[in-house]
Amino acid sequence: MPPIKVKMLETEGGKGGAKAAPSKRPRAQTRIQREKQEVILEAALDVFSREGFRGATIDQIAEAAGMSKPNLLYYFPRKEEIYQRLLAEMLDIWLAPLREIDSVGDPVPELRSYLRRKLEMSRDYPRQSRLFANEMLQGAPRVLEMLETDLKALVDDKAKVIEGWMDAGKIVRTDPYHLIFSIWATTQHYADFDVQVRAVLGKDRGGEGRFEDAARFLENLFLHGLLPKQ
Amino acid sequence: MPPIKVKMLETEGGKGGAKAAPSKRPRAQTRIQREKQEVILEAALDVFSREGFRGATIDQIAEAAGMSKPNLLYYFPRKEEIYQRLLAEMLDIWLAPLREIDSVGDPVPELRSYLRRKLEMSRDYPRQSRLFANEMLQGAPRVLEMLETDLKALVDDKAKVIEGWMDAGKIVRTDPYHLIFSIWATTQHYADFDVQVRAVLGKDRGGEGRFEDAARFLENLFLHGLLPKQ
DNA sequence: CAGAAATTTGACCAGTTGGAAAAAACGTTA
DNA sequence: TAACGTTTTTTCCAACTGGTCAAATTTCTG
Repeated sequence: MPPIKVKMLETEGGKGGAKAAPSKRPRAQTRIQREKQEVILEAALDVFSREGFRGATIDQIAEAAGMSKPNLLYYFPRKEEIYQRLLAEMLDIWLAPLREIDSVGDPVPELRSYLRRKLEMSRDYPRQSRLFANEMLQGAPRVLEMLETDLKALVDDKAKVIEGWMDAGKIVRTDPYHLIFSIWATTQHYADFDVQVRAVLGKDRGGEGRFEDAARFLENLFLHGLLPKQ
Repeated sequence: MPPIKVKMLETEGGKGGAKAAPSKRPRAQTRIQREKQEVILEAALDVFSREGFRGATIDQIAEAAGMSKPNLLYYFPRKEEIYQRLLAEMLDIWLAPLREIDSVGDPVPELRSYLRRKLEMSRDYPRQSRLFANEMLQGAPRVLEMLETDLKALVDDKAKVIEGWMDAGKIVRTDPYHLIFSIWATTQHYADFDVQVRAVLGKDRGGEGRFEDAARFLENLFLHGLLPKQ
């Protein structure tokens, strides 16, 4: 599976390399380069996911990363570059659960585990989720193309799988696209609207129980709905 | 129902009035004041809902409103003030559907119409939804307090209503809070992730049909789930 | 139409922003 | 340890930011 591509501005091969080796062969990355880049990306994820691209400043990121602005710019010469690195990384892990949906499987365990994996993502990578949400709110200027091609193709494919389950009478006939949207919406909500969820549930119900409650609820909702059988 | 309060910075009574009448009685608003303020709020909603508070600039808003920056600042002396006006207005209309859920009603029509009203909101006020989403992503710095008091109280109240339906055996026993979250998530998704929905559905399915499809799907999902009865 | 009040404009300002440049400090290895 | 490449810091800049102010213009009211 090729890594998701995000519209890239020219950056000598996109390697984000320090402007070290000026003309010859670009030498392998040093230990410090790898480490610092990691620290920077971590800090940038924090800031970008909260403030969005425009709202975030290099200074904020540099401070969060514990280094000076010019020092940060030594590793990533442009703000855009950091953002796009994060976006691309993110899209890759974010779509993994959808890719795993299997056509040969039975719908019940298959949907159940998709729900659960998406919910785990929201729990374990909430900043990535918010980064993506921020990009969506801005109209997806940097990923629109890939949404219309790669993502659409992937969803079309999985929609077919779901339709297969309907044809086999294993699940009720309904719109597979809106089903996928609903799963995305309900699971990502716990990352993107985390503050609201916490505020409404109150101090006490904020911990690990929250995750299990949500998982159980969503499983029941998607499989059985609210009305009692018969 | 008192209007939602948002943390306000001091602005001579919060009336957002032009700095006209300096000391005496503050004179009624002129026609021009009403009109221009409306234009400004419209433009600001556009920009803030896309870029978030920090990402938006007064210049952008002024240009979208077709006036100069100092002219805009004549009507709203601070950027914060515009943003908070929009937030407060928004929270009020946004929560109206939830307030309307009635304890005496039957769950089926009651939930159905709540779903539909929330979905209509996403269709008719998508920018307001994105404004709110942006505020959430930033950690709700301006509304956290009201989420923890007003909103929590309202949701607690409606959760009780839903629990009443469960006690009466009219709907399956489940977590009312997560049920409410799910309705918020699924309906608001169509406003907040509009670009993605459009991209995945393709050019053809972008129109008015989309809304009806979503409404029908969600109704079925929430009432019956995916598994065939029996 | 005169005068007052309301509105708009242009010039300006201090602080912030993304980024460039060069020099200084550091680390590695022959 | 000298020489070289790497990393960090200092200094700087032009554009942009939110906001002020006084003067010029327009609108309203008697």
